[in-house]
Amino acid sequence: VVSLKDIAGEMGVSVSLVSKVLSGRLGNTGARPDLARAIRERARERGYRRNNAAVALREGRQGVIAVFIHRHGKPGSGIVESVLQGISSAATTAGLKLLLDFFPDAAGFRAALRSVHPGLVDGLIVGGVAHRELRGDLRAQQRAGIRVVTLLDAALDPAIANVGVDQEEVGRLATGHLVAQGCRRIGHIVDMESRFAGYRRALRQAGLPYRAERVHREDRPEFSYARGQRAVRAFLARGVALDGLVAQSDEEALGALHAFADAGRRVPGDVKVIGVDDAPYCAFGSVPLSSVSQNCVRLGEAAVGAMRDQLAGRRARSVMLKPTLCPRRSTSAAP
Amino acid sequence: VVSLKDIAGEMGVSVSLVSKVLSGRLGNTGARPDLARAIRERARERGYRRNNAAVALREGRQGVIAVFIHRHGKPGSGIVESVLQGISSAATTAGLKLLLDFFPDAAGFRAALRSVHPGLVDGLIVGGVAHRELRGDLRAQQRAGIRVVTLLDAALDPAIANVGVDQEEVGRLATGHLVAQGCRRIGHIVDMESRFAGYRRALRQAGLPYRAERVHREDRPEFSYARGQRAVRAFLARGVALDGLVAQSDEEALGALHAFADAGRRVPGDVKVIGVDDAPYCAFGSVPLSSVSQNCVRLGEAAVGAMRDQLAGRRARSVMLKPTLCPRRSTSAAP
DNA sequence: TTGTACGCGTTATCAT
DNA sequence: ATGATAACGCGTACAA
Repeated sequence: VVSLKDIAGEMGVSVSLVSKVLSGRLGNTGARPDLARAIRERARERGYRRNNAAVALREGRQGVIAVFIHRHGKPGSGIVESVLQGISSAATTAGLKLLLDFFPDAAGFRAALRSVHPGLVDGLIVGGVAHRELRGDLRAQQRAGIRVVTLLDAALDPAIANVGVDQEEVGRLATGHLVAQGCRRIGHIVDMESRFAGYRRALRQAGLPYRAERVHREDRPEFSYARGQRAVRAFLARGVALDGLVAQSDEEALGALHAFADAGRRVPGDVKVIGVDDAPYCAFGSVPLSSVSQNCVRLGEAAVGAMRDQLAGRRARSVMLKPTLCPRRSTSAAP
Repeated sequence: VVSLKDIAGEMGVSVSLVSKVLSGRLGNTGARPDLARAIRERARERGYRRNNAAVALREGRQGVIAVFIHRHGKPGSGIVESVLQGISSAATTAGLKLLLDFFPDAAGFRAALRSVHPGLVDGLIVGGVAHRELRGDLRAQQRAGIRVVTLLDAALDPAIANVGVDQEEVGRLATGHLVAQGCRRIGHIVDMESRFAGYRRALRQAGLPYRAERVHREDRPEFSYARGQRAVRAFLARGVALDGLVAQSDEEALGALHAFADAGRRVPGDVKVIGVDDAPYCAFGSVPLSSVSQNCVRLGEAAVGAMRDQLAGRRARSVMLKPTLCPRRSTSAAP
C-alpha cells in the first residue's frame, strides 16, 4: 500500500506538494507543470490510491451510508433487489460504502437505528417503511447530523427528502392501458388510495362511468395472491361482469388470473388483467402477465443522488419518478 | 460527536487512560477500579462511540468488505436477496461495512475489481461466478493482501475459501422425494452435472433403473422457463412416459409444469414436478410448486463467517451447506 | 496507577 | 513554487 509519503520520498519533494498535485487542489498557488506531471505519472505507476480512512478522519465524514430496507410482503417481485442494484452502483460511483440492513417492522427498525450515529455513518436511506410512527426517529437522526432520505410512495415529512413513484400515475397508466385495449367494464382491487384515484381519473378521461360494484376493497392492503383470488371470486359471486381488472401487485394479479381461469373465464379473451411491479415471474405464467414497472433501479439511483446532494451541503429536493407500462399477453387485444 | 479527548478533558485525566479503559486493553498495567468505572459511566452517558475512521487508520484495516455478486439469469428466485440478507446481517454484527456491486459478466467483474485494494477494503466476497478465468484475478487480490471468499457451487481454487451448497445432494434430495411420493419413471433435466450425479445415486439407492431416454440435455445450462417447456415437449414427442420430473430451477419447473398441462397431463395426478431454489412464486401458481431450498440466508452468513476467520488471521475453511426439501402440491401423493 | 509522545495518511494554512 | 506544521481520533510503547 503506497502512500503520499512514499511518493514524496522517492521523488525528493514534500508530502504536501504531492498531496496538492494529486488532489487537484493547489490552493491559491500553483506547481511547476512538469513536476506536477512527473508526480502524477509516478503515482500512477506506483498504483497510489488515497487512503479512505485517513480522508474520513480528516474530513470528519465516514463515506458510509446506512441503507435500511423494509423487507415487506412482496418477496420475489425483485423490487428490493432492483432498488439495491441502483443504490449500490450509484454509491460505488460516489465512493460511498453501504451499511445494509433489512428490517421486518418498526421494532426492528429502531433496533437497527441504534447502530447509526455520526462518526459511523454520514447518512441513512430508509426504504419501504409505511410506519408513520418512525417519523420522530428519523427527525432525531437528522438532529444528530445524519442526512436522511426516504424511499417511499409518499413523503413522510416535509423536512425529509423523499424519492418515490407517482402512485396515482400507476393506477391511471394501468387503467388507461385496459381502456386502450378495448375494456369498458374495468374492475379494481384497492390496496392503495392514490392508485385508486388514478383508476377513477383514467375512467373519467375515457368517458367511462365509475361503478362502485366494480371495486373490491378489504380492511387493509395486502397485495397477495390470496387477495386477488378473493376479489375475483367475490365479483363472480355477486354477478359483476368485468372485461378488465387492475390488480395492485403481480402476485395479486396472478391470483385473480387463476381465479378467472378456474371459473372458465379466458384471459385475455374474456377479461384482461394487469398487475404492478413487473416482477420477473410475469413472463413465466401460462399467460404472460402485463404489468406496470416502478423502475426500481432508477429509484435506487435517485435515492443516492438525493443523499449526495445533502452530503455536499446542497438542499435535497424530493423526487417523484414516473412508472412505465409493460404490456404482455394478459392484456392483449387480439386473443 | 464526542471523542476520547472530550471525556478526558471533562474528567481531568489523560486521553490514553480513557482509551485504555474503554478499549478494555490495559496492557501490562491497570487502572484504579473506581476511576475506570467512572470513565465507563461518563462515556456511556455522553454517548461516546469510537471513531471508525480513526481506528481504521491506526489499525491499517478498513472494516469494509466488497461484495461482488454475479446477477445471473434467475431473477425473482429471491436468491440474491436472501444471500444479501445473510451477508448484511452477519456483517453488521461484525461491524463490517459493505461495498456492493452487481456484475453481469467477467468484464464487469474485472471493472469492479479495479476499485478493490487494501486501504479501501479488507476483503472480497464473490458470489455466483462460474467463470474459471477469474481465478487468476482472485489470486492477484490475495497476493495484494485482500482476503477472498467465494460463494459458489464448487470451490474454484484450493487456496480460496469457498462456501457453497452440496449440489449432488440437491439432485439426490429432489429425486428421492419423488421416489418417496411413489414415482417410478422419473425424468431429469441436466443443467448441472453434480445434481445429475445425485439423481442417479437416488435412483440407485431406490433400486430403480437408470434410463438415458428420461434425461433431457442441451448444449449448455440455462435454468429457464423455455428450457423446461422444451424438455417436456421433447419427452412427449419421443413418447417417453414419465410420472415425475426433476427440474433445475423453479422457473424451469414451471415451464415444464405448464407444458405438461398443455398436453393434458395433470400435475400432480399424472406426473409430479419439483424445482430448485424455493422461489417465492412457488406458492403463487395454480399448482403450488415443490422445491429444494438452498438456504441462501445461511449461505450469506457463512460467507461472512469465513471472511471473519481470515480477517482474524485464522485459516478459513471452506463450507458446504446441505439443501432442504420444501414439498408442496406439485409432488403431492394424494391427487 | 497515570501521563507523554508518537504515528497512522491526508490536507489546509501559513511560512519561505 | 515549494515546504513545514498542525490537526483529525485512536492505540501503544515507554516514561514517570
